[in-house]
Amino acid sequence: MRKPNAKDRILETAGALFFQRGYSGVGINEIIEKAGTAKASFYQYYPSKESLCEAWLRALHDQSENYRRVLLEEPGPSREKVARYFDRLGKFLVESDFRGCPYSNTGALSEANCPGIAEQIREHKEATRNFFRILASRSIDEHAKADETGDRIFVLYSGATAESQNLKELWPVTVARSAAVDLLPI
Amino acid sequence: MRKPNAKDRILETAGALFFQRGYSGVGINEIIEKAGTAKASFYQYYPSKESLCEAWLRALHDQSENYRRVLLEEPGPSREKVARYFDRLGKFLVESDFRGCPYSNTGALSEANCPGIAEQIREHKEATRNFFRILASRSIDEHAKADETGDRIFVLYSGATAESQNLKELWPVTVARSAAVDLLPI
DNA sequence: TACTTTACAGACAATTCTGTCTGTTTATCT
DNA sequence: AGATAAACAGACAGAATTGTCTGTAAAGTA
Repeated sequence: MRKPNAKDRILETAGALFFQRGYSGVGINEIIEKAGTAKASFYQYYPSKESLCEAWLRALHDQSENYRRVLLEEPGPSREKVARYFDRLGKFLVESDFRGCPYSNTGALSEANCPGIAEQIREHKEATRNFFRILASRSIDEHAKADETGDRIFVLYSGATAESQNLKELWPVTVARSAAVDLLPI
Repeated sequence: MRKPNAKDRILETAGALFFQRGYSGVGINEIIEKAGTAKASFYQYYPSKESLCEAWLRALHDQSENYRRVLLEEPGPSREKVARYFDRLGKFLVESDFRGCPYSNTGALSEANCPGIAEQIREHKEATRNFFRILASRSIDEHAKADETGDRIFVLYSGATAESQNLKELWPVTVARSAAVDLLPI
């Protein structure tokens, strides 16, 4: 039974709540109550709720970047890696009851016009886009064509996430997966 | 200088505000103030804020359904119609400063678990999906293949909307447009 | 032992939110 | 003119929000 310090406990608790009910749907009082900390401790580590949101998105970004890096370093054709990335998305959405993309969900809020949060969203999205471009460039020689293909897969990935959330069904992911794989040569 | 009744004025004002800043970012007090009505008038026509949201989404849905119906009835190949539909999306996003899809934005909120709102979202998304399936079926003979293609275009459309919003850039729409057109035979 | 850091407990202020309520004014119709 | 419906004005309740503030307890460290 480990008991991390207050700062980490707050981040983990808030992360779970933000993801489940959205940034604007969770209050600080609930976060500190579930994290078992005092409000003074909260404001010692996070000067505002927005800064906590930034820290949450940054942590998520680090995790996903790590997975993409590992996937890129593994051997195997790009087609298979793209397929695996979509499979992972499907698993994630099912397990999280189709809560969708935390970045898109946060960006849909008017509070997200805070520059720090907006920058986190942009950074993550551009990183994901770049990931697909790299995978495409390994299968496609022509530079412009590879970039275009990577962008197409990126849009498919985003649409799959969004519509799975809206419809609470998995089929958008499987459809997007097939479409993405078809974009890459054998 | 027309002056519609209070009910319509509320719906129009709320619609513009909801779209601009999101359902949770706008309060009733602001709506009635900008609409120039009294709070009592508001609650005479809309028993709750949620019911107003439903009415807003329903009105949006009727408008978009109407456009799709007209587009389907016009002559011309499916490829061109799909291309026009994406062009219209791009124009809409640019003019609205990349506020994205009102349905997806509302669905990202925890308040959207209200059954009425959730049903509106589902209905609209299924209608859009069906629209692309119809267009695909006119270009593709095989039934299953046409449905699959329509679904792929639907996912592309959704991803274009979402990422244009996240990145505040138009390229996801143009990329998705090309990808969608390529899915249909000449 | 004395000091410092970390965290807890919780009152409080200042807003903001939805929704209810009382009462007044204006317009329309007979 | 008189009756009826629609809309206005705005106070109020009750709850929830973020953020500040005071004080206390427990732990490690010199």
